[in-house]
Amino acid sequence: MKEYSEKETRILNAAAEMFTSHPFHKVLLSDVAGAASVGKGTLYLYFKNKEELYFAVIFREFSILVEKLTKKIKQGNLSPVEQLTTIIKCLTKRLFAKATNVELLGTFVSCPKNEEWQEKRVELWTLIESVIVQGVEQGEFEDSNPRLTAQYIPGFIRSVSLFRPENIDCETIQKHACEFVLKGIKKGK
Amino acid sequence: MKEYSEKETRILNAAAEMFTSHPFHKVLLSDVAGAASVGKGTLYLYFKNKEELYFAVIFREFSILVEKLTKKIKQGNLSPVEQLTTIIKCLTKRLFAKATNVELLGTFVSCPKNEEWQEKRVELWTLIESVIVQGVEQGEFEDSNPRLTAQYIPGFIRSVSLFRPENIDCETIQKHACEFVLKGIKKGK
Amino acid sequence: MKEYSEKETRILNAAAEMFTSHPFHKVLLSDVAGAASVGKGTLYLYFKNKEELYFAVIFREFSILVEKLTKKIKQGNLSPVEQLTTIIKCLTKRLFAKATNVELLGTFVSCPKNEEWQEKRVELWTLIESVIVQGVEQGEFEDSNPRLTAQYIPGFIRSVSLFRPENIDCETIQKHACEFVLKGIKKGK
Amino acid sequence: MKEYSEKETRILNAAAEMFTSHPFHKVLLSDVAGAASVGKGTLYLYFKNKEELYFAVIFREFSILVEKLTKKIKQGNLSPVEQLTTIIKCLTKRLFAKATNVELLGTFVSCPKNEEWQEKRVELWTLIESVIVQGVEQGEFEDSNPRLTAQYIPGFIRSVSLFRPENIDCETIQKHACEFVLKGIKKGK
DNA sequence: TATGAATGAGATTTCATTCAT
DNA sequence: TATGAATGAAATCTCATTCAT
Repeated sequence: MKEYSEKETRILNAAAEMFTSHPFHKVLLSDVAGAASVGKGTLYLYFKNKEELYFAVIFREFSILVEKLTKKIKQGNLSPVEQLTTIIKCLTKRLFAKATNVELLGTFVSCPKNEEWQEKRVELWTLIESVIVQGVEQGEFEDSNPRLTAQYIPGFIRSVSLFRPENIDCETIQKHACEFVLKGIKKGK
Repeated sequence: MKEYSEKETRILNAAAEMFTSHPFHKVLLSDVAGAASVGKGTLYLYFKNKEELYFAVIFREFSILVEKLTKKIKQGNLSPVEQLTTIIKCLTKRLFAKATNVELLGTFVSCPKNEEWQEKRVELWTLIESVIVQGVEQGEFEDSNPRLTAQYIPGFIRSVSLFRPENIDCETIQKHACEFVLKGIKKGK
Repeated sequence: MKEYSEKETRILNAAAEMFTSHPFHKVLLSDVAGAASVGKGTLYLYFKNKEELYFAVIFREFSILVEKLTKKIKQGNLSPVEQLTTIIKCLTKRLFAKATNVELLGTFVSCPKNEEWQEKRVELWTLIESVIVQGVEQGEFEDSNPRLTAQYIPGFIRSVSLFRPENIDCETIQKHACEFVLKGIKKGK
Repeated sequence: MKEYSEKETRILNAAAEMFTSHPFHKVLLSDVAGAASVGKGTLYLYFKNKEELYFAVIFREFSILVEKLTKKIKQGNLSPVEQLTTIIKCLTKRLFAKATNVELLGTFVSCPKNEEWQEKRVELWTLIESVIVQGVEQGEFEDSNPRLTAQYIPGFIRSVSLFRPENIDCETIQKHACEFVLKGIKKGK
């Protein structure tokens, strides 16, 4: 897990706040600097440019999520169904809480950080895939392409969190999403 | 269906081309004007500013898709399973083809056009939902919350199209997605 | 006296309205056209460009004033004191009424119309000068440079009309200005 | 007296140069920036926009004039006649030298700076008025409305400087203007 | 003659980035 | 390291003018 200095953390927090509530081009670095209580020039000591800062934000958010999930899955002694349930609930909770997290998973700019982030995304997919594969091996799941399914999951949770029906609560989504996925891959008799 | 003049169409085509291959702030209106073979000022005759043009592009792309789907579903005499299959295949094909269509379904900026677009999104969800509900009524599907499922579908297709595994082809995704969804909501014995 | 067609008059009226209440660069030709109920292109049938229209406005306003004054002076059988009083009162009344007539007599752009207008200005000065000279010849006035005095008069009336003390009325200014000027040039014993 | 930083002064000097020789809409901020040897963006660090810069220029020019005059009048131990003579000569000299200073004292745009400038204008009028009142009190002048007279003076000097007869020199105007004003308000026997 | 959609040069302005301190 | 004034390239947008109808 990447370590961040205190100042770097302040900047990333401020930037996360802005980038998750405004599109890239509406976020001003002077505002980020102000919110982080650092000088505008200081941003450039820690991040090469606006784009790198943007990806650093997403990367950190994503890393925290992936790390937490990985820990839960690897450490617990859970069945594939339980593991998948954990993942879906955890993702839903997170994205539901940060639904304004608009750009997250959104834009596509070529930039070194972007690749770093792509790796994290792959890490998440691979985690989910491994759970499905394990379930298949244990005869609980059947799936002709677990990697695709692994990609579906964060994708639809993001979507439903972002544009959620009015008055729906997180638990309802969690429950429904688990049922849907588990039914979608459970081994037929 | 909104009508567009010939010039408006040229502008929207050019803008779609640019916005789907570059992030918002990298798209220059002068380039759009050039690509549409109109003067820069002409853009402002048809669209109040860059943001409105951006949303007009997304809105039109989305409208075309929704209209096409609606027509297919409403006109054909298809079973719920066939209808859902049609929707998933169609969405997948479209998003797979425009995978660079980054912002599509993505960004969230308050702007009048945005609300117009939100309505289109709702239109799509409602269409899918109605197919599921019909399937439930006919005893083919079971789903405790068809609206959520309806939202999952474009969400995960977008995601898997955007960040698709290397060397995968559209048909594979179409087939797998259909199986996954149909299994996820098919009526148990 | 220059003749204006009906349409030209409509345009000049509309332009006068705008130019006398806004600075040159804030006046949009589209607004002028709209106010005159003609197409934007029509303006260009009557006036070469914005600057010419601007000067045509000033020129017409000024011409009307000068012509009226000249008629009064030339036709009446007035003493020099009465003539000067008439001129001052007339100028004051006019400028007092159009005090927002900001640019009038103000800006300085080289343009053929400008020279035409300069001639009108000279016409006014010459008229006033001739009255003073006449007064000098009749032993009522003394003035080492009647032309300068002739220029002072519209200048200070413009200024006091434009930035007039609050609550002052036109008659007070008229009376005071007449006294001031007449005393300033009356023949000492 | 308002203080200006070195850079602000450079900008104001450059802007004064441009605005006094060209009408507002012909002055390019890029030229101003170039002439001041600063970046275009730097202008916006010191002045909110073109209009504010414009008024800042006029305001400074005017302030300098008013301050100089005030100092001369207040410090010198001069009779009212001498004071008035000083004012008229000084104003004439100044406006004669900057006769291209077209807009000076001219335009009328609502803008915060404009009010600031109006105050300066009032300051000048009040100064002149006080000299006249003093002369009246000392039995040298008589004037039924010294404030009006005070407003006449800069007004007619501006006008005669702006549109001066050919080949006239400053001294001639100064001398004539003094005679005219002094005679216009001198106490009759 | 009359129009107003179209134009595009060029205006104002922004803001990521630099750099002297 | 930290700063933020300064920068200026480049963005958006305006509007006088043209011209096909």
